[in-house]
Amino acid sequence: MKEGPDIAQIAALIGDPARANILTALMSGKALTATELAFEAGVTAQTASAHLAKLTDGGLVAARKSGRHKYFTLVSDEVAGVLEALMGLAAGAGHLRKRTGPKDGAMRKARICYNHLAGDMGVQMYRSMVAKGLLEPSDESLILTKAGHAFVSELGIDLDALPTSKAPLCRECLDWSARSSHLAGQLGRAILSRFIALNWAKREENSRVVTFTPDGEKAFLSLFPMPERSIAEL
Amino acid sequence: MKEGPDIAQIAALIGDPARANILTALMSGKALTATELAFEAGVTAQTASAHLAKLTDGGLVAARKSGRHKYFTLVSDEVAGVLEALMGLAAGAGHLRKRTGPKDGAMRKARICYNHLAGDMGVQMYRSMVAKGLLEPSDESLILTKAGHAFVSELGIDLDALPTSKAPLCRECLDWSARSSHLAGQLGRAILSRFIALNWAKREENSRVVTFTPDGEKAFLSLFPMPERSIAEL
DNA sequence: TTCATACTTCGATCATGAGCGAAGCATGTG
DNA sequence: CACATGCTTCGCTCATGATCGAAGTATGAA
Repeated sequence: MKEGPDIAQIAALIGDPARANILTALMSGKALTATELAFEAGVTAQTASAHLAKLTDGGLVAARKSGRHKYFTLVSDEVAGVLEALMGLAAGAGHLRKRTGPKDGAMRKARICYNHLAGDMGVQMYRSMVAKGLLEPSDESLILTKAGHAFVSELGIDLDALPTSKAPLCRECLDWSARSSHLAGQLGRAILSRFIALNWAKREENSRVVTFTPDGEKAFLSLFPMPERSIAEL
Repeated sequence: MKEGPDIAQIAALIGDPARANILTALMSGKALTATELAFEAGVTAQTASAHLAKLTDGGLVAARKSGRHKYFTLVSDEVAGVLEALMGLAAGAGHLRKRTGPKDGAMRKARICYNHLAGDMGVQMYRSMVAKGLLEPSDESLILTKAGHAFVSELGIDLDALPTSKAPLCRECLDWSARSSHLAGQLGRAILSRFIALNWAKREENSRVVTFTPDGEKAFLSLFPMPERSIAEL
């Protein structure tokens, strides 16, 4: 009855407070140095170094040297997805209240999940795109439809300019505050970048909160309207 | 920069091998006794007792006394969802190969995720229902449409007979082998039960594998055809 | 070149928690 | 009632791993 992958090892990596803080800091999507992460974790540089080695060996974190600096990032948005799922469970288990969300309403509304938009607005965007036939499920992954191609081109995203990477273009990511999927993958990243380039939204300095301007939010709601409710609500 | 829920505590609970084995065993959806779980975990009854107390206190597992027996289940399918996500990451990080799945093809194809169908067939069912307008996203959750109501009634599921529970009727659950959503919630459970009642599928004795009969699989594929690919595949 | 900074490695400490033997409590059966 | 079984609690052991001081290596700047 020992079926499937071994989850204890991965969970144990996340289960140390210092390492959890490191991973949470990397959810911002920024590449952070070992010294910065030591500060985030609240431990010395030597302790952080050991932790980072474990996270790297464990396949959760990637490292890149740049002169004397070493930058760390999460390996993939799948890691971010797992952290999101754990956050949802931790938030729920901690309070045992129904539909418990984060204390910070801004985090719930719109925040960075690694490199794409999460929160209620992230979920709304995903659902709107599915409802409008811009995204479509297939047997392998989410597919950007022809209409979707036109849509993102009109938004100002050049799909041919995206890096050739093994990361999928579109991907679901389960949102912990909204308990439903938001859009991850290269397209999710590109869209958030576009919002920021258009000055519709900006990132907060030391937070994962994404703040939309009133005009930006209006434009967002116009582009990604809430899908209509069906008549058969229970 | 200590935003969001504390994930270390939850992850540490999962990060012990004995407790991970317990949780994995409970993914079968069966209610198992403390003695059975001790066996699954490979520890003595006293050790299992301590572990189960931690899982119960931590909000991951629920206990119910029945005479001298005590039965344990996962608290919710959200817990199952987190375990699924961790399994996906563990499978990937363990091998660092692209699109790594489980070793057992049967688990990948169709298996129990707590109480509903998971694997490729679970994902196909979900997507088919969305594509056919039986399930529809709303701002709160997945909604079963009017057409969906008719569909499940015709399948033989009496929605009025489902337990009045705070668990949602429909819910997404991210599938670790297919890396996309399958249907959880009360409806997901009811549908799998219906498949089994119709003898389309059966559960394996000491495994989470769900085996469809040839006729059952044919009927399944007829009811839940694979959504068509859009022309704009990349 | 010297000095400062970023990061890693080593060695030692010690808090933590998993584990089990022993014992006790609760329930069921004959 | 006696005995068996399921489960919990207590006390102790000891392996593990996080932590930091010390020291070393690598890189950058003056």
